[in-house]
Parts: sequence; C-alpha cells; structure tokens
Amino acid sequence: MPRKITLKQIAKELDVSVSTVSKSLKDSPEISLDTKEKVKAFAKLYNYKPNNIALSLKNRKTKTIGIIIPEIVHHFFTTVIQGIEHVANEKGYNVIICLSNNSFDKEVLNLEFLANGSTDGFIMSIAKETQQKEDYHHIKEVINQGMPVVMFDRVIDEVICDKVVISDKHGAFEAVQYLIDHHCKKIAIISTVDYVSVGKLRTEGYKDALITNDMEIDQDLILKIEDVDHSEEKIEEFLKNKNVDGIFAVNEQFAVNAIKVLKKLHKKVPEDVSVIGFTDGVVSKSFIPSLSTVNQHGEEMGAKAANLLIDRLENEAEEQSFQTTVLDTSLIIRDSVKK
Amino acid sequence: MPRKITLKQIAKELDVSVSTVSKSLKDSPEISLDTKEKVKAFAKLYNYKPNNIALSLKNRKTKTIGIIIPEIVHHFFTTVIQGIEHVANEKGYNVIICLSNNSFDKEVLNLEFLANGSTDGFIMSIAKETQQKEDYHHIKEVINQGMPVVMFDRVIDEVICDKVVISDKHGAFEAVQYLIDHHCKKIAIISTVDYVSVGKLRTEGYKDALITNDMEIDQDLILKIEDVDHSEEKIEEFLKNKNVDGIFAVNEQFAVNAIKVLKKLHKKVPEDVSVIGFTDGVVSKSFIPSLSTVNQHGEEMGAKAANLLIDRLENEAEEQSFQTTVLDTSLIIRDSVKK
DNA sequence: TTGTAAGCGTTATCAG
DNA sequence: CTGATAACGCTTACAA
Repeated sequence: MPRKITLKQIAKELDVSVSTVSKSLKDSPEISLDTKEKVKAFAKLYNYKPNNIALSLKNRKTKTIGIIIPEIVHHFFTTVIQGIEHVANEKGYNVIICLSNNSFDKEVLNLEFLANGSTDGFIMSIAKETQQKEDYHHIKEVINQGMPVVMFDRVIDEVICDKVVISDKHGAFEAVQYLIDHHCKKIAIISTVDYVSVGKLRTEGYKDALITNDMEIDQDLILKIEDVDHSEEKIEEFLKNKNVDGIFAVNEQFAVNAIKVLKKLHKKVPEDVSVIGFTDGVVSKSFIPSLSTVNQHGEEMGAKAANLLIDRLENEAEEQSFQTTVLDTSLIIRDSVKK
Repeated sequence: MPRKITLKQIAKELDVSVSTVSKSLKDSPEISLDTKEKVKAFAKLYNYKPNNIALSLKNRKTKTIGIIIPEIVHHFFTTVIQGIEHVANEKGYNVIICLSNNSFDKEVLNLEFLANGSTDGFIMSIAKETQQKEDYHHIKEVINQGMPVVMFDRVIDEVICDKVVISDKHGAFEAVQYLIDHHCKKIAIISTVDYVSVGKLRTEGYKDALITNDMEIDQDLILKIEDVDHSEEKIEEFLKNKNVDGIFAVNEQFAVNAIKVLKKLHKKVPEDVSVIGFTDGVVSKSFIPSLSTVNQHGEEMGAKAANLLIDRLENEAEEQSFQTTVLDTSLIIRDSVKK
C-alpha cells in the first residue's frame, strides 16, 4: 500500500525543508541533533530509501555494469558472470545482462541502449556474427563516448580497451603436448571455423605442439566444424578410417561427441584413443569416462574483468594505458587419456 | 571523445529552446517543418539518443525487470533467463540479474536495492536459505510498495502474487508411473531435504504413483540428500544391498551419480535398473546411457513469467486477481530406461 | 510556432 | 542551524 516515500513527503510531514531532511539523513553536522533524530526516526518508520534513479541522474553514474554476451545457456559464460557478479557486488555495483544471441544487430542494439545512461561501463564477449562481419564500430563508439569497455574471451585486436583472455594457444599446446608425451603418434584436432578467434588460436597451439615435437602437420587430421548441431555426424565421417590415437577437441561438446563416435567405431577411450577437450563444464566431470580438459577458469576471468572495469570507473583521472590480461589455463587430467 | 550530447547542448548550438528540440525530435506538429528538419539533422549528426535515466526518472518507470535467482551456473536457471530475456526484449524491457547465491541476506539486499527505482518489477525464485527460514517479509514489502512480483519454480504460498510453476508432483508421478509400467517393482527415489519445496512435491508425486498402483511405500527406498557435493557417497551407501530395479532422481546430478554408483555395483542400466531424472540439461543428453528425464521447460517458464509481469506493469489499472500458472512437464525417454 | 516553467528525487551550494 | 535554489536530462502543459 505505502508507495515508496520521498524526501519531499518526509519534509512536508515534518514541516521542514527537503534539504534539511536530506542533510539529516546524511548526518550532516549542519543540522541540530534534535531535528536529525526526528527525521531519522520518521525515515526509518516509513522505511525511506533513496531513489537510485534520481541518484544516478544526479551523480551521472549508475553503479551498474553492462554485460553483453553471446548466450547464457552455456556453462563457460555463466561462470564468467558469476565471477563478475561477485566482485561487482562486493564493490557496490549491479550487473545488467544482455544477450546478443550471437547476432550482430542485437549486439549493436543492446550496446547502444545500455550506453544511454543505463550503465557506467561494459564487459563483453563478441557475437560470432560480429566477428564474421568484422564490424566493430558500435564498440568503438561507446568507447569514444567515454565508456570503459573490457572484452573477454572473444576479443578484437583492433578495438582498443582492456582485455582478459586465456592463453588459448598455450592451453592447446599443453593439451597436445600431453598427448604426445603419452605416446600419441597420430593426433587429430576438432576445431571450429577460423573466424571464431578462439578456434583459430587453439588450432595454432595444436600445430605448434606438433612442430615443436618434430611431428608432421597433416591437414587430414584437422577438422573444422561450422555447425555445432550436426557435429556428431561430421565427426563420425572424419574419424572413420583414420586410426588416430589422440584427439584434441576445442570444446566440450566436440570432445563428448568424439568419444561417442569412437565407441561406435569400437575404439576404447583411453586405451586406443586419448581425448582432451577444452572448457571444463558439468558434462566433463559427469561423463564416462570423465573428460580431460583445458580449464578456462571462467570465474577468474569474470572477476578480473570486473576488477579492471571498476578500476577504470573509479580512477577516471589517471589515464592508464590499456592492458590485456592473459590468464593461464590448466590441464585437468581425468579418465579420457592415458596416464 | 564526444561525450554524449544532450537536448540542452543541441538547443544551445541551434539557438532554440530545449522544448523546441524535444518536440522536434518527437515530430510534434507544433513545430515548423523547417526547425524540425534542422534539429533532426543536427541530432542525427551528433548521434543524439535520449538518456534513459532521465526518462526513467520522469516517467517513473525504468522499463527494466529485475531477476533474482539463487544461482546462475545452473542449466535450468539459464534457460529460464533465456525465456525471460527473449520476451522482455521483444517488449522493450531490459533485465537486470542478481544472484542470491542461496543466501537470505543477499536476497534481501538485492531486492531492497533494486526496488528503489532500479526496476519496475521482479521475477524471482527463492533462495534455499529463505525457504528454510520461512521469512518472506522482504518480498511482501516490495509487493506492498506496489511493485509486481512473479515467482517461479520455488514459490511460496503465503506470498500473494503471480506464480509460474511446473506440476512437480505430476511430473514425478508420470516418471514413476513409467517405471511401474515398465515392470519396475522396487523403485527408489533420490530427493532433496523437505524444505526445498520442489523436492517435497516430487517426493509426493512418487508416493502417489506408488499408492495409485497399490504398491507399498517403503521409507527405506527414500533418500533425502542435503548436500549435493557428497551425493555420490550418500547414494552409494544407499543403493548398496538394496536391489532396486528403478530409480527416480529429483535432479540431473543425482541421476547421473546414481548411474555411476550402479556401474560400480555392477548393475546394468537399463537392463537391471531403469533411471529417470528431473530437469533436462546438457548432461542428460550427452551421458551414456543418455538420461531419461522429466523436462521442466525452463524457457517456457521464463517466457510465461515475463509475460505475466509485463502484463501487470502495463495494465496497472485493471486489478486482475493473481494467478498461478502450472506448466506441464513432459517425459523425455532416452536410454536409461527400458522401453 | 516557439519558449517558459514545473516536475521526476536527489544533493550541493549558498544565503539567511 | 535551516532553507531556497540550481542542477542532473527530459517531457509537457501552458504562455507568449
């Protein structure tokens, strides 16, 4: 029933001015103890809380962070959000989340909308379509308007801002190196198409590992998948008659599907083929055999991104130069590889 | 470089009044075509976009929806968010997401904060701790202040507002009925502790199914797990020497762990034991054997909740009475049960 | 056709 | 010690 009470109403009730009320509630020394008590008591009684919107308008800052990500039904992104949310909250910020659904247009819309006063800055990972189009004007624009942006995971070199990534290449390298160290001679990679930056980087890591170990790079052992939905068929076709003894998959789904296909082909994991995936999700742990993966440390990534952004927001004066933070991956060895 | 431009600045540049600018941009007939053109051109040139915060203050509505959920690294909740986000966006709303991390205090804080002007209404699922404490004053309070609230999944009878739930009981019933129909004689349930409402309801559905089929309810076949982290051990202990031929688990994790334990105990799924879980997540599909589940239709749930909320927001006049929408579950039969 | 002014809820400055 | 006023950015009666 009692709509939110405002300073004005309190003032009227108590027959003082609005500014007196405001000052009293902030315990200003200007105001007599008497009135302060009175005001505070009244305010408490009516459960007064300042209106955030009014504050935002006045202070020209909203204390909220915009997160724009391609999708939310995705374990990695939720861990990142978790990380962001955690530090944001600790520092008195809220987060408002928008999904681009990997659509360029929606990314642009979201960004533009949130940039008009709704948030103080952004943490974002680029939509697939945007990477494909290579059109980043919307991001550059908000940056130009003075809003700090932190990019994570899928980042863009030509956009100048703080970035947080994992060492995709190095993570892939380590995974493949592990396979090599454990006597795999014929190692395949199941990757995404090249315009997805992480797919590209992980493929490079794979190649580097082979080269470093004087092994040949065989294009026939490199599969690039465009459409996740039909990956299992693609993988089956790919693995048939190949006789690989190691597989590095650039995500969890591909790894799981690879193992399924291997079972169909009557190959044993890890006895005949060792498999390592990328991204440590719920499936990896639960799967039988449990999946070895390159852990992306999403939560850490989110936390770092949030810290970077908030630092910028709160020290706008100091024009620090932009930094790219590279977080280490770590190899989680489970039952899908020889040990 | 160019900080966001405001009406005032445009007005000054063009040497007209602020209201003229405002009206021009809204294509008001009051203004001469000439000035309108001029203003619009200038505005476009400088990429003018109205400030949302100012609009919110003026209109006393923010066009944003607050979502408060217990956790985000959880497939079901992300699908709900997806559903909410989709319809919210379609109708011109943004969503701001806060996590309670299942903590009562954080839930209170979030709610209070967002209620102070940041959002127009809430969609929420209660924290576990809140259910335990049975303290819902914070929710009642925002409702009293005139903010619409829609609860989903974990809902509270004594809080009067719109609700969206699935027929937990009926979903459980169907699952158990399926097991019975496929010749299971000794069916166990792996559930959560009773204060989690869904756990309780699903257990009731289980019991109902047994009763309906003239089967005995054996307390020894009912496991209630408090702590998800050690569920596998609990389940192992529970299943040892029990010789069940059917298991109904109230979530995906329990189902997966049950199957793992069964493997350890050298029981075959589904030949020796049929297993059905609740919630259809990524793991269910990927798992071997793929998991039969009761599908919760999270996205639908989110969409429904968002529609309910937005309806209320936009038809505040009509004091419709509150409704509880019960969505149907559906049984997804995969390889973990006999067919 | 254009401009003035009030108001959304706050706070800060300055005057009384 | 208290209050009036302006300002944040915008919209909208109402005046001119």
